[in-house]
Amino acid sequence: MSIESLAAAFSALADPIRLQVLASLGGGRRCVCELKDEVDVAPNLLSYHLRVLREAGLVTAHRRGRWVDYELASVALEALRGAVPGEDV
Amino acid sequence: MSIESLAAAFSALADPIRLQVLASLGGGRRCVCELKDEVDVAPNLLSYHLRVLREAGLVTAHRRGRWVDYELASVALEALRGAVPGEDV
DNA sequence: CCAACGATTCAATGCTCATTGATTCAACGG
DNA sequence: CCGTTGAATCAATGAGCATTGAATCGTTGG
Repeated sequence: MSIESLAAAFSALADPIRLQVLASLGGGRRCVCELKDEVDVAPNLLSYHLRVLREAGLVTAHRRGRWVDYELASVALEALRGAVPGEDV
Repeated sequence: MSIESLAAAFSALADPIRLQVLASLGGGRRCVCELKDEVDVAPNLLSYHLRVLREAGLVTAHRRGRWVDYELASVALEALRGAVPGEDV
């Protein structure tokens, strides 16, 4: 993982709305309408932030009829946790 | 730690130059001039990024004569690692 | 004291990003 | 088929950030 893409991944975490979305998804798969109720933002703005998270690879989307469910991309998030800087071992 | 300050901390990680600085400091305390050699950016730009990291609480500065040494704020970085979103346990 | 050096600050510029309102798309139900 | 609902896209706006060049501050050595 390059330094640039790592910085891009952290910048996906660098927004309160996106952190709230991720925290909500920590409880399991949620459709956009459920997220909208929990996070309380305009639908189009929520779509924008979900798109940012999707393109950063931190969540995945699954259409289910009229609804679209999102869930955490746990592998990517684990990798990101391991990439937080720290003292060399 | 509020959602906003958490987002602010992640935004401090959301830059390639700052990640390089932190990686360099992972090897231990370094003065600005050493960082400048390792990261290869203009002195004033390096100062700017160090200031961002300082204000985010991710590094600390210590003057030593003409030089200023920086080192990682390990406690804050550990906390940040623990704050990366993930599945609820 | 002053010249040099390490580091920081300041002002200005360009660019990216979050937000908003309006529009469009996709899927289902009557 | 058409109206509705959930979701995404588009265009425009404003604010914040990274970068640059120039100036300034603090410390040391001659």
